[in-house]
Amino acid sequence: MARPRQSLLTRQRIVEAASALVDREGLEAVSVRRLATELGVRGPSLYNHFSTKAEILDAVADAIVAQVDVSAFATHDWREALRLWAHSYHAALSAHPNIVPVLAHGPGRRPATLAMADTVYGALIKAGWSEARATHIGALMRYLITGSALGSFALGFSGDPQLYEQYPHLHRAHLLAGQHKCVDDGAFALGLDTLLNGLDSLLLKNGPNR
Amino acid sequence: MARPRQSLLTRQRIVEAASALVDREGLEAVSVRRLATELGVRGPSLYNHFSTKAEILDAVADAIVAQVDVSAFATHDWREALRLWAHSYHAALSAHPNIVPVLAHGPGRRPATLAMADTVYGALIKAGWSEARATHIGALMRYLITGSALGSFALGFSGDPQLYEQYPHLHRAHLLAGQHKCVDDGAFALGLDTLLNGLDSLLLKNGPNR
DNA sequence: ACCTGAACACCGTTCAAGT
DNA sequence: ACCTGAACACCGTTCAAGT
Repeated sequence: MARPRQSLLTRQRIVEAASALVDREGLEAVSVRRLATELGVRGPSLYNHFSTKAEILDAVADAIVAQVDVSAFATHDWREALRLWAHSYHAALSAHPNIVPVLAHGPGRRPATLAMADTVYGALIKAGWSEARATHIGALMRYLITGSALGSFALGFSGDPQLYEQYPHLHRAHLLAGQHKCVDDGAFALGLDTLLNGLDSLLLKNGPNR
Repeated sequence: MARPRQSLLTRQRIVEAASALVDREGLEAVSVRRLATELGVRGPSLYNHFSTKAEILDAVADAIVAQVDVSAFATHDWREALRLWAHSYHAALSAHPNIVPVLAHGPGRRPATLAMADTVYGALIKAGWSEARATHIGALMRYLITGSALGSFALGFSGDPQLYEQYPHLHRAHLLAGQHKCVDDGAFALGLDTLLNGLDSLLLKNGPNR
């Protein structure tokens, strides 16, 4: 078979297969040949639909960002909208942690990510933040959201108790892995609430035109 | 030459060469063969000193973390110590941004990173935070510090003005790259100060044993 | 003990050849 | 237009052979 009458591949089928593979086995398991095999074709076939492997992974990342709920910006004040959006973003990345390194470097040319950035920035400006502050807040949200999604804090500690013997305060660090969901989500919520409360005071103190 | 009387390589020489290569050309440029060439040997020689490439990169990451200044925990109250430490950590990673993906997943088995975690956690406990809260605060700091170091927020936006034409609020996003240092450092400082202020109120409100 | 060449099982990507 | 095999220039890692 050289060319079937109906194309075997579409961009969408490739993105779905890549997304599933990333979720199932991690970013490192994704090779062009491997992905092609899962789709029933040979490696080079994918280059008829995407020009590089990076472009495929970008599309996977953007599909996940597209699921983030930004509707709160139309219905709530900036503070509550930011909180709801951040939790939705956090949840989307928690469901697909392996893709995070791909989107951690910014929106690039990914349309859904650019649209989300546009909505968030627009809402902050409308709320009275200066351009500089709105940019800072956008950056801060990305730091917190991708920083927390990039890898569990709790799972970053080995479960091997021996490892911590020489560290006086870490003698219970090996237990962190067992509670990682609680630790990581608690830290994220604490950080988000603390930040939003502090920013709110800042805006009130300096007036709506700061 | 099969074996010189004096070993050509040491772990330290390898780590220094790897660190310089990471800084100069990025993580992706580091291959075992490439690194060996820079050291005047062949690829397999490195396996006499490290058992995997990942172990070499771990050593590079730990050498950078070892430069972070934790002395403030001995001389300042928890809030100011955390602030000074976070800025030192941030500065160390800003000087070596390409290595950040290696350390973003936690301390693992890297001794300098574990020692740093031990110091920070111990200081928080001593300040009166509960174990759960101290863990949350440690996680939060990691989220902010690695999240901001992983990639510039400003540089995540392309410098191509055309890209933003269809996004009503991003029409000046192409200018971000030119101010990236100011944008990124400003966002980090704003986030850190806001967090520490908020956490301080929380500790005062709930008493020293919370 | 430590460096070497050869080898293994992979990579991303290109391209002429097929239909 | 789109899939293919063959090829190119790479990977990380192993291992027997050398001194």
